[in-house]
Amino acid sequence: MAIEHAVLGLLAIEPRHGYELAKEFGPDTVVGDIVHLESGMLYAHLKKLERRGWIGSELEPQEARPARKVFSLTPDGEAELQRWLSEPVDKTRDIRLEFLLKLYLAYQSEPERVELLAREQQAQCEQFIESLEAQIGEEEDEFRLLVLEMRLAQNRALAKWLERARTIDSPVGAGI
Amino acid sequence: MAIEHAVLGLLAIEPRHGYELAKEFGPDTVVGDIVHLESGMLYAHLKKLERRGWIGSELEPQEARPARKVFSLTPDGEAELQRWLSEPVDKTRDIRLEFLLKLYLAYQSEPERVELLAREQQAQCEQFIESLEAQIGEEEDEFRLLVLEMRLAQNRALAKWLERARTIDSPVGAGI
DNA sequence: AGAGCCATGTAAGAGGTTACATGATTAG
DNA sequence: CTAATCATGTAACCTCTTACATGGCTCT
Repeated sequence: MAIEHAVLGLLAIEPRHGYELAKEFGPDTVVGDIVHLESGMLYAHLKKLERRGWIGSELEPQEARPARKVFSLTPDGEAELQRWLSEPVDKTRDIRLEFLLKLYLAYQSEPERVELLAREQQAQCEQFIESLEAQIGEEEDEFRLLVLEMRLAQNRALAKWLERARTIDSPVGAGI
Repeated sequence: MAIEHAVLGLLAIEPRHGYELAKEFGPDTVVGDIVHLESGMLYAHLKKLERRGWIGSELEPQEARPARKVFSLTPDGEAELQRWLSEPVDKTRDIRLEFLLKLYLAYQSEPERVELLAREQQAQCEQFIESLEAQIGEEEDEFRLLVLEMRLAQNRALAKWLERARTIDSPVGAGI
């Protein structure tokens, strides 16, 4: 699930407690603009990730406030994050959410990885474009043709955008 | 829910029983290529639509086979279908499913309506493009800019496709 | 005899959405 | 004093996915 991997990705940048993570998914944030997540669901996801052994938690007591539960990646969680990050999404519609999340997380923690990510996704996209062109050549029904043409137009636009995404600069403050 | 409206739309073309509808959503069909629906869920949707009073059913007994339950639109169902058909979808991602369903149903039962449907959706799309362009002008964060540019590219491709969709011919056999 | 079609469904589970629950602290 | 912030969650509900249940008929 993309949201849970996004949680892993944020915890990979630095360990955080639930409330801090919730803000990262809130309004007026990059992640929150890509995918919306209510705080209630976030806590449920954190519980699930902990059960799976991908994250661990440590209680950080405070005076006069509930203790913070600070989550961090386990080695298994790190491995899972790397596995997820390195595979392109296979459906076009997943580019809007899942791929953008991957790209953002890579951009934040390993900017040099962005180019590879975008290049691989672009390759996937162009392969799909070829298959669509082949289908269009054979299609006789007019409505089906229209549907295929929509998909083609969408994927061509995405491929072109991915070409541009490959050249994005490192975030300010990430250093070189 | 788009799927339920698609069921209404198919029943508007002609009354059918569940099994026939299921085939309409099956593999190698126009509707099935747009949205997938397992037969189990279809029966659940039919039950729900009947509870809401949008469709009614009549048992058609057969020799040596379970009786067919033939569904047809009620006046309320007809009104609901017209309401749904006449409003453009407001999120870009809904064009791939919900708008294509509207377009197909109009194409099948009222081909002269297709042009209006596509034109209104195109207007909606172009309005969104303008808003994106304005946001892009003000955005300073590089990653957010990239996200906005993706949305812009997608919507421009869709607007262009919608322009072409307006001119689709009536289906063969639908008469003049 | 076995596969697949006709025709109806139910059941279990996963996941999301929305709202509520708790309770103290700080800012206006 | 009131509202927002901090910080954790739970509960009810809805929807989709996947699989199963039933049982006779037709085609090869």
